[in-house]
Amino acid sequence: MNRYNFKLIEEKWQSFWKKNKTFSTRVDKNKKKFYCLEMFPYPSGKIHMGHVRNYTIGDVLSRYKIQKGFNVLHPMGWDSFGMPAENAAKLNNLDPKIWTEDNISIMKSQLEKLGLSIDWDREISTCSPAYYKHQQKFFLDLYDKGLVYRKENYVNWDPIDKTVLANEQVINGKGWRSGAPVERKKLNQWFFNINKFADDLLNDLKDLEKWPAKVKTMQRNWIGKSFGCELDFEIKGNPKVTKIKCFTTRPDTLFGMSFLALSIDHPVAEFYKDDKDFDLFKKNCSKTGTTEESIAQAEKLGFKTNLTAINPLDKSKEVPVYFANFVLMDYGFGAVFGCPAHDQRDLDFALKYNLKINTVVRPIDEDTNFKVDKIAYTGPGVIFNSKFLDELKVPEESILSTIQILEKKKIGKKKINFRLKDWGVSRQRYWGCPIPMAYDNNNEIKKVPIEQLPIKLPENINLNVNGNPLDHQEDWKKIIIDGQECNLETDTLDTFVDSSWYFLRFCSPKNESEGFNIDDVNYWMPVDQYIGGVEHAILHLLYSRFFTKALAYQNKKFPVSEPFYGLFTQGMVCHETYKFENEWLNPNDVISENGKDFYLKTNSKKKVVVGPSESMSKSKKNTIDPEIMIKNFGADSVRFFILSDSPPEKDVQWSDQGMLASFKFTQKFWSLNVELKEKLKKITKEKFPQNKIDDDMSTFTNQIIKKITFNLENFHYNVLIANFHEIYNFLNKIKNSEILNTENFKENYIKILIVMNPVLPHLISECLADLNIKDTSFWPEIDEKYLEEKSVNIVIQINGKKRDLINCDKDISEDELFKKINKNTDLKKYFINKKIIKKIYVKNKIINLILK
RNA sequence: GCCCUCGUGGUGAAAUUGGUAGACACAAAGGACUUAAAAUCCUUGCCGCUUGCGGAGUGCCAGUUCGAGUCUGGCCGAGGGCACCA
Repeated sequence: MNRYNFKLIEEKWQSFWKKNKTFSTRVDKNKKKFYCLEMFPYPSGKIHMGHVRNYTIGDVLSRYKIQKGFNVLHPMGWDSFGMPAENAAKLNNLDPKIWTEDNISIMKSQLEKLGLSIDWDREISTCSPAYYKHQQKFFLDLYDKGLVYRKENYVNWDPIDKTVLANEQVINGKGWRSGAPVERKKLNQWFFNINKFADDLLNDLKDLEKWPAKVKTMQRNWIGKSFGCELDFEIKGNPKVTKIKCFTTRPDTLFGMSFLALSIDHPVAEFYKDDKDFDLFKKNCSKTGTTEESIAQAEKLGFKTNLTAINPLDKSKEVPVYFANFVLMDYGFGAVFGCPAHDQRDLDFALKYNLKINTVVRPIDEDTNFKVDKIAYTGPGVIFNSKFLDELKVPEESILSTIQILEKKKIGKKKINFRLKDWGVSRQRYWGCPIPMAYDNNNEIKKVPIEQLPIKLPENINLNVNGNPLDHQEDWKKIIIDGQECNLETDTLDTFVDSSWYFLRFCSPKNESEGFNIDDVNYWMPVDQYIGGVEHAILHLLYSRFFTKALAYQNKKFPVSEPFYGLFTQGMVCHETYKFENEWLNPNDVISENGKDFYLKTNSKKKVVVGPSESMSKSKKNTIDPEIMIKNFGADSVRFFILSDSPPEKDVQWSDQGMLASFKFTQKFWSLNVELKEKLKKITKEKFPQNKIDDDMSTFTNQIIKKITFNLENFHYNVLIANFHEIYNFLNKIKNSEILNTENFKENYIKILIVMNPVLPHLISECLADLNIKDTSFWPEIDEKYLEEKSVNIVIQINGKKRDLINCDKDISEDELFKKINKNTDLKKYFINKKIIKKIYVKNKIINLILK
């Protein structure tokens, strides 16, 4: 039998697509566009199974849309700035650029072997000056619009490496490389004013109908809009401090106030900087744990000041002012009033420092004796013990009414606060996009003029220095602006900036004068389907949404407000983990006969500990190399397997048996095709009269096309694979019947091959070429006539239980069906001594008889 | 602590709107073909009574309905997100 030589055939089609530029796209206003984008990879070295899954999902969709007649944009590029390159370069004493470019060429060839329908003419790389030149222009554009500013902010500072660490590089309060305790240090940093768009970013979520609800919820929580008011407290005890401003969502509990708490970073702390006790207190605060969880559960700590605050609604009441470890400086005003009865944190604090607990809200079914002691009451009810606020309903009346009273008295005003923080984009790193800013002799900020862009990174420099390598580049730092000598900014941009507009660049990847051409963007944007991991649910997706809005801000020609119309988040690829004597082992190094017990490959008597299946990662060594799989089984089989076992939005288990089964499928489908092809050669031109089996073929074909279309449209790719098995099983069953001699069979067979093409493009292209079909870019129409079934199986239920299945003509009447039931001998026993009291008949589906 | 999602055979999973639960596959067992093996094909969800048939059955408990994997309420379990956000 003719064995399927995947290597030969896959290479043949890949070079055919490359030579013919099959997937090159151009703006064509006569065609409907479809922009399919997968999150572009970081060029870390080699592709992993996660990439294979991500890009296979996108490729199936792209090919399907091409066949449906869309003008499809399906580009690929490289998110090529970032720390791994810098770290690898330091370690091996080479240039990050070379390391990155080598990786890109390896990964590109790997992706090409997967047979992806990518327009490689649009390939971009964020580390190339041709790309980041435009990013620098956008930075200046945003600066001109007032969306970029510079301010002092705390950073995680590693005192040994003398460098700033990202939050995720701080492990248990220590630097991930040096192990030194991380310090908080104030640095001048560049910020994007993302808060300016907080409301838009929140409100526009409701238009993103094709986004997973989960991602939208996560973004909503992250933005964290809350409604309340700001109010001023008069302060006694220090003539220099007369007022402290607080934000609250519960002004209605003001009569329950028993203290005022400030963040240790609050400006008032200035007056205590020489106080040794306060210093000790600050140190205690920073000591209480480092993980976020332990911070949240940490004991409440306070430092009592000599200040008192006056309750603005009852000036006869004075309360103590504390510094407290649970008050955050970067939310609200870094100061809160404490109402222990109706806030658990305040209650914990009050119990520790023996402060009053004034209950001012009672549940509706409690009387005025209601009193809070150990658990704060935060539910609905009515206000009491609050003079003129008494009897207001909580929360629907009380909050707004109180705000109105405060506004009238000019003590406070309505205020909306966001949890979202402005985006700090400064990184004290070499391998990133230089910020096009400079400082003159007076340290005044100077923009680098557009004509002087790009500011290119210096090459071949020494990276093994303390701090930011760019700081040491004295020659590079010097720049003349307007005839004045200035020093360049040495911070580079967060790499999330690079990925915040790459989808726009793909529309005009070669344009030298602009980041993108407005006509191109108007045609291609928004991305119709964006596909990637859920780990980017917040940062990357929120930043991209912000950046798009920021570019559109004050720019009437740029009408895009949301970059991604549809979003799909795929699950991870998992594999069991193996350990021997506390060392992780790669699946290649273990062996098993029954799939349960595993042994060392080098010593089959040493048993290996099998751990739970987890996301593939280098650190746990539970990875499967896609390149080896493609080499052993072919790209089509790998594509087929990666889609087969689980719905794409869920995690999938890698399974060697599954991979093998997919390989067998492509092999046996090919063999079947060879058999069928021989028979199809014998077809005479004239059409045979339609017979029963001929009709079966038409019915099957149209039904399966309908299912496949539905499953493609809805990302039910695992069910799609099941449909492929159904196709094989059906064709294999009828392959020896006489219908193979009909033209009708051939027409249907071609339709079936065509709808399998998006998943198995090499195999199917070859099968179709054998039948002289060269152009695969069409999608068969469904002939509804074959979907109408002439007979149906009707379920017979008695008292709600299925008792039989009766085959009837379609649209049989209830009376006729009932006659059939009466004739049925199997059902007779159920009717003995029983009366039918009710019949429910759902046409062509089911009849339920209620007997008594 | 708050928010979200999900619980279906030995396993991964199907089941557009409430209407045949377990499609399709993996594994295991049995069988066919074969001198034998490989490959291929067929049968098997569970519990009863040796065919056939009956019973229970989609995490647990209730409810709505002629009818619930699907809808409602409560509970249990798993996973994810946020985490002192005033």
